[in-house]
Amino acid sequence: MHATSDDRRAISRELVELVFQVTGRLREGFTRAAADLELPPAQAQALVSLQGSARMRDLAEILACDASNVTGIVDGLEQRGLLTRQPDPADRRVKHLVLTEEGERRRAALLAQNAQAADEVFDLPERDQLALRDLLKTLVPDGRHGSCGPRP
Amino acid sequence: MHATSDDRRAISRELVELVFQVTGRLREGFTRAAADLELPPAQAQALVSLQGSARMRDLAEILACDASNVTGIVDGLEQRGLLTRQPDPADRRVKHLVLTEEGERRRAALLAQNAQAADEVFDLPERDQLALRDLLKTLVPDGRHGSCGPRP
DNA sequence: TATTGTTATACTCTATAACTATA
DNA sequence: TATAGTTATAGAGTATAACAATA
Repeated sequence: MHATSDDRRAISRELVELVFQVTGRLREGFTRAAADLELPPAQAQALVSLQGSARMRDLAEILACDASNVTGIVDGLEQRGLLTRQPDPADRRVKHLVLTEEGERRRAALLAQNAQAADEVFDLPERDQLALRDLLKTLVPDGRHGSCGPRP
Repeated sequence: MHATSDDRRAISRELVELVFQVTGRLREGFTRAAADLELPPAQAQALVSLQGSARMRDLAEILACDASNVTGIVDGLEQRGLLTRQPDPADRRVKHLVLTEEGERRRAALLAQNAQAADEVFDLPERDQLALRDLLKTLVPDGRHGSCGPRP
């Protein structure tokens, strides 16, 4: 007995379903963590994406959205006192985004809560975790790692 | 040598990343398929969710959104000639959503293109597909199957 | 001329509340 | 009173185009 291509197609439908279920749980976790900190999802996403000093342009790249959106998102974070816009001494067009202490705290809280949700979702014996990781790795083109965080 | 809980946490971060990469590819496929048919994502999602005759209320349930949104989405599909609102003879409050021939064609095209994207993403030896499915199944609470399609 | 960030504007998606017509 | 669908409205999120300041 061997698998027909119909069988394989049926399995791949099932895999789509399962993978969306898992992502849905992770996304729920992120959205809840953001809501707990009273942050709109887009601001929360920007916050976890920021580290050290990034330019507006960099953030737009990271968030994979148009630069015009970043203005509003950063406005929100600035109004909440979570970051400041700092001028670049060498190029007066650019602004550097620097997290405040409170911004760093909220960022750490978001990451921690997100990590906890992930631990709950991927609560498997280590052998299975590793097997799952290796299988997923074969699906993802190399070098694309780290380009995309949890999108609410 | 045994795994510390730090190791396990590191693996679960990696799993989050991988699973979002995979979902991202699937979602891209869906969005592209919708765009090819000149449908906004929500309308495309509604279209693939419709089969036979569903009431507005049912569609809201399936899409997991408020009933008030469904009006607009269905308006769009009706204006494009992809479905009609049919009265219910027994209860004059309810309307049944019935796909037109063109609606069925577009729906089939969407499903086919979506399926092809899935086949490309999950292009593995069958043994690995089955292993992946079984691992993912252990992560997803039973009975939640089929509740959620590809969300753009 | 090209680039950084901003503003103005518009479209989509989603939610709440008030409304209608039925039941 | 309760339900099915609609309308009005509002708030995120995202996109394009035009703009000012700077390179």
